Amino acid sequence: MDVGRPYHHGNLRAALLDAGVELARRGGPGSLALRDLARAAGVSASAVYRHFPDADHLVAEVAGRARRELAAAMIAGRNAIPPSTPAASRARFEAIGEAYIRFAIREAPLFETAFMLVEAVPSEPEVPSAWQVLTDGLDELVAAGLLAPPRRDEAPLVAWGAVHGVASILARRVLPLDMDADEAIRLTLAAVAAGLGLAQT
Amino acid sequence: MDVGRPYHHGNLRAALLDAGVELARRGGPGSLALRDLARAAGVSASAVYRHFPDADHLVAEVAGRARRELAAAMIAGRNAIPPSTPAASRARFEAIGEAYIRFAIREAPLFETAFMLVEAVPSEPEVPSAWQVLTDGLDELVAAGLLAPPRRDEAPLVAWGAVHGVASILARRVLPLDMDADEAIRLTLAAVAAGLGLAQT
DNA sequence: TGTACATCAGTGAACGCGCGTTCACTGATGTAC
DNA sequence: TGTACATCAGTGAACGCGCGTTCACTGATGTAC
Repeated sequence: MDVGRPYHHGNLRAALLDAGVELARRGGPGSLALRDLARAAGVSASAVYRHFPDADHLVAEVAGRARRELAAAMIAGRNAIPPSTPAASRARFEAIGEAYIRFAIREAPLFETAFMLVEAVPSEPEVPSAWQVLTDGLDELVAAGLLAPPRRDEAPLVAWGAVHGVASILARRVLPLDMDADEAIRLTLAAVAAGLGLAQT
Repeated sequence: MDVGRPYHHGNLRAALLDAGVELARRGGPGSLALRDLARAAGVSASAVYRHFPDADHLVAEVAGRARRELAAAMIAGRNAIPPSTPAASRARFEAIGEAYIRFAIREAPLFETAFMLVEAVPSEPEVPSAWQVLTDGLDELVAAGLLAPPRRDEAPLVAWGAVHGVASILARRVLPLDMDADEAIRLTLAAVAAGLGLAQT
């Protein structure tokens, strides 16, 4: 029977971050004004300062959430394929890259937010972390005998670079070429495999 | 003997764009406020409207200049190697990618500006164009017999993606790994060559 | 179990600031005769 | 060659706006006794 919101929110910090992610999902980094986040959470602007030292820290935390959402999508893609044979390991690795690119296309503004430049460092730990998912995937390739151990060190740059570049290009729609997402993903993953010198399965 | 600036600037449009590029070179997309550009050009804010319909068009033009500066760097890198043998063609192609990545590192804020999202479309033609330099390079590889013609269509996405991704990662300093630029460039270009299936020279 | 009070998490008005844009204007330039 | 005048490219004050941040405050909660 309570009329209107209670005076105390209860979990304003989490509500602000949730609101921030939803705003970023629609409008990208430019839509993360402190006053708008407060409004979206149904709270006055000054209430934000009970939970964050300033606007920059709030935004940094939202960007961190965007990165974790990306990482979660990568994990979901990979986990759809159970690990078993070397071929499965390779498929799992490719599912990670595919999820990365699909996330960038599907959630372009949120993807931009994930990599926006911001001064403050988020206080929440980056778990799950996209980097961790990538390196786990590479380790699994080594364990499966598909990636030569001497190439393990250079592999993250090559794989992340190729996938991130194509993801950025497709998310921003700057490719002066007609190519659908499926085709772009297929080509990118094949190039990564060749670039890493993955053994055939 | 003229005391102070003359009332009429003479070439304010060009001066505004030059000032914009210099501001972007130091501060990136966030430093392109109309009032700051006008100030840097030594002119009142309202004078801008004699040459651009609004701030967005001015910024779009500056971003276009940033892209042309990137393209010019790519051309300079390529032209340092005269075309002759197939090996030279491959070296010229790799010089394009190397220049792209080095530009991103050396001029990180300007690189961000080149790919910033902006509503307005620049009116000046994009010459030279980074895309044109890339496709010319690929055509040269085909002519030299190093790139199989059936792979020519997919090649731009693969090459640009890999190079752009690594360039972005290094420019934003988000790689959680110690790797110097030379090494990163070497690995990236080798991966592109493998990804495109370039013939050995 | 009830009351007093400290603590905490909000409110809402106000601040100064820089933004893009407009407007009436003015100084300089170029052209007609 | 000189003068009148239209045109052009600036000025500078003013506009409304939304921003982040501060401050004195107030309502709700929890704890001590």
